[in-house]
Amino acid sequence: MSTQLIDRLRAAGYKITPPRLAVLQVIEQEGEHLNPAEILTRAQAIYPAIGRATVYRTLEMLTQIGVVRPIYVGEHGPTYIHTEGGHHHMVCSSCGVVIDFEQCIADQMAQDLTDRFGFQIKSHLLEFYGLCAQCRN
Amino acid sequence: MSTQLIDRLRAAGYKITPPRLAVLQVIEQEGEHLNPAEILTRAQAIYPAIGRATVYRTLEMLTQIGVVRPIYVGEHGPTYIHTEGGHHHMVCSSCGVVIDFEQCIADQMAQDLTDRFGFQIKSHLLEFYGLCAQCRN
DNA sequence: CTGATTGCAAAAATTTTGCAAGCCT
DNA sequence: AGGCTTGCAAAATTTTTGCAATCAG
Repeated sequence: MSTQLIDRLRAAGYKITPPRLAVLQVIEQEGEHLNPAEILTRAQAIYPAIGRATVYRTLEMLTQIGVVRPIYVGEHGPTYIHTEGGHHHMVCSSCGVVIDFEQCIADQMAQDLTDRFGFQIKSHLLEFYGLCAQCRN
Repeated sequence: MSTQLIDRLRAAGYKITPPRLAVLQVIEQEGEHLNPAEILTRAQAIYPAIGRATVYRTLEMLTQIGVVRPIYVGEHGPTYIHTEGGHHHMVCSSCGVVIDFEQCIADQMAQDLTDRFGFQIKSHLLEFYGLCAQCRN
């Protein structure tokens, strides 16, 4: 479990508690596209006493300080991703499959945007929408 | 009201009805970051008899055929955007402000991704997360 | 005509809130 | 010790569903 994340919580003035550590651990382990219900289930495997509300409160807090970020890929509710280093994927609008890929040129835009808008960029999400190879026929 | 959108519905085998036209008109007019409740309200101004459920059903249908797309910018529920031509904005993780900008290099990546994955790209969403000029102090 | 579509209201699912008890620092 | 955090259960909100009536083609 990365000390870095814990330090970020502490730096932001939050207390380090077992429920929060459980959520963080879930996010860190398999932080791709998990919805609140899934996060609750997995966090309960680590710390059984954790309740629904705490998961929501923790996710909101983590979103606030930029550790995670909700995205919406067409399923029912939101899912959360670990923001580290940006995220890029393609979503098939026919079958809903999500394909991650590396190599993203978004970072090259960051400096430019900072210069133009004074906006300090921490992470990004780049989603392409279209048809996957399977669904193109 | 663009005939093009209507043609897309027709081509996909959907019937053209007043409730659907009302939603389309709302999307087309101010299709930026509207949530289902807002869309309902505005659609009711055009076609008063429209119900909640129809808005949800229509949005799902429009998502299916790629006219709109749900995104999640940190507010409570999802909001919908018109997919035409891609979308790019910055979201401040402190105050939540959303700043749109033009000039996006994502289109340049599209061909490359198509070549590598056989994925046919129709639109994209590029979101940057960070701190706006106001919140940087 | 005929099946897709709609509005309504009820049901389901998801998220938020109030509060006393408990824990981190 | 003091205040942030928590879990619980209830409340609020959001989304989905069933169905008879209606409408588009």
